[in-house]
Amino acid sequence: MEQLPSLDDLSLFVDVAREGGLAGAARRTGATVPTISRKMTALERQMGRKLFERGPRGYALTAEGRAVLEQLQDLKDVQARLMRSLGQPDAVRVRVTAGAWTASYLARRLAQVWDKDDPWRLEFVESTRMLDIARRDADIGIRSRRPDQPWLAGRRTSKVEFAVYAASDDVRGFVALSADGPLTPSVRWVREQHGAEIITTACEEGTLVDLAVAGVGRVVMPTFVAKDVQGLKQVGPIIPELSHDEWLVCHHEARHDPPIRAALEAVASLLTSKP
Amino acid sequence: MEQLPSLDDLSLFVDVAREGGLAGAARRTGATVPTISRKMTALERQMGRKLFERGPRGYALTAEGRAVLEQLQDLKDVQARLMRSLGQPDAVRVRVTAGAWTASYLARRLAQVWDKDDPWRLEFVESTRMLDIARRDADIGIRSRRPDQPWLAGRRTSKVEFAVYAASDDVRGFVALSADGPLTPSVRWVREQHGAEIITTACEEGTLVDLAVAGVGRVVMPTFVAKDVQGLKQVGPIIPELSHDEWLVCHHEARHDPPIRAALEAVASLLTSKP
DNA sequence: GAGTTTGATTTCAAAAATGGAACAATTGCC
DNA sequence: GGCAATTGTTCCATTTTTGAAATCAAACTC
Repeated sequence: MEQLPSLDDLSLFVDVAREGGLAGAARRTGATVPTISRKMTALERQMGRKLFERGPRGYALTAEGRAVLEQLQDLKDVQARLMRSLGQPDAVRVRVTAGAWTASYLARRLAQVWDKDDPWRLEFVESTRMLDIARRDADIGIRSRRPDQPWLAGRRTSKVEFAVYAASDDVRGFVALSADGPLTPSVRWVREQHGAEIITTACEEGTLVDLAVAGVGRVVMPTFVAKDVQGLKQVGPIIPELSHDEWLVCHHEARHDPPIRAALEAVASLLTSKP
Repeated sequence: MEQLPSLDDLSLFVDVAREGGLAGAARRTGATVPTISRKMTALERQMGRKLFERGPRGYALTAEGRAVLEQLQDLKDVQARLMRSLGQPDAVRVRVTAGAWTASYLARRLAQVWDKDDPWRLEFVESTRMLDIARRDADIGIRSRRPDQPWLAGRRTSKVEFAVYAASDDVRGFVALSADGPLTPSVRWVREQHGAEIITTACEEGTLVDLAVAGVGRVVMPTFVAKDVQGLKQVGPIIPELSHDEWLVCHHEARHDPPIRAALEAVASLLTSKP
């Protein structure tokens, strides 16, 4: 047997074996008896094995046929499972890549725009790993610049502004992201302006916030995120160098993909309504 | 989707998705690009879902397509496994139903006629459970009478004779099968002739032999089995009432099934050469 | 910016698969 | 023993599927 017989023919073989004949298999599958007859003889020819004993009361498996049937058990299992699952497929997963700050903001508010019965589901993917929307590694991206690639569609959502926050006015020193990670503008700004005052570093934004709340140091973070954090107060002005627009980006063609479109609208509504 | 799409089409869908386009899938599967193109549009129509985004560089999955692809992962696994396993299928298992005595005898001598590279393998199935060769529950049966059903083919192998054995001449009493099991002629004979002398009972013939070797009692068993047992000597004459012919039986059509035929010959050669 | 490459669709004739009807073989039933 | 019922196969006309060639479209290349 140089190559695998058609999966459909193998599946049909199982039906014939289980029904004990062509007539039963025909009733079950909807194909006609002559068709199945020809398919089974062709299958035997292709596999070079006699699979059935033809008797006047139907088909009986040969010893070889029984051995083959055993191998095909899973095939029918998979088929049955697909039958059920393809009917109502899992909610489509729309992958969104966003910085940790924005991801956190989205995650907190997602319930406002998403219901568990919606036909899509957000899936946050690391934006540190360089992900390419053009290559469809992610469906939706949140970036700080208008995309210049022509095949990406972008829309502005709102302005992002950074300020310094701390548990109280008298906290000195800063907590900052470690320099191993991606050097975003805000990371660079802290190191340039207050490099000497950095008390401790962390590798995740969430940890940074926890440290700041605990009074370990001041933290530079976006205003729209800080609003959600209990126990932090703004202790400095908006940092003009770090202010930028925020762009919602997706592949040009993906915009016409209904689930992606729905997710895009939901994310956009959250981000543009940012105070 | 009222009914499951063809497994072959689903498999093809996975190929297209993995290759990222029709051209790649065509190279992989051997079908031509137009064919695959038509099949994929038909699949989308049947499933009522847009699975791909057609771009000038090939096909890209939609979010829905990705969800479907995930569901189909196993399908390809099964297909790959079948590819390997159907090539060299397991050795065919020929099911033989025999009484415990004969099964034991066959098992001991099987190596004389069977090699692990043979394309068939004997599988002993309980003969206590009523198995019907006509219904193909077993392929080969060993019986004590010529079969009277016309669709069973039988051949005589040799005469089976019973006698009383014991560890030594001075062992008194008998060990016998318990009366719960099937009442074979030899079981009935012991209970009728020596019912009062039964020391202990067992439910398996093997245990019975062990008991007899240990000197617990005498045992009624076939001469051809007793020859294999170290430590037992014949302590009585052949019991004429229990002598009978032994018949090798199989379904008439199964005789033409090469592996069954081979097994049949092997078993027959063992049984007819019985001393 | 014209030409080449890559990838998909459409067209059309040939090949293959299909289903109905006729036929054959056997079982089961009076 | 004959008749109806069940099960498969063969034959043939029809439908469907297929592949080669032509066409189209976008994207690289020089």
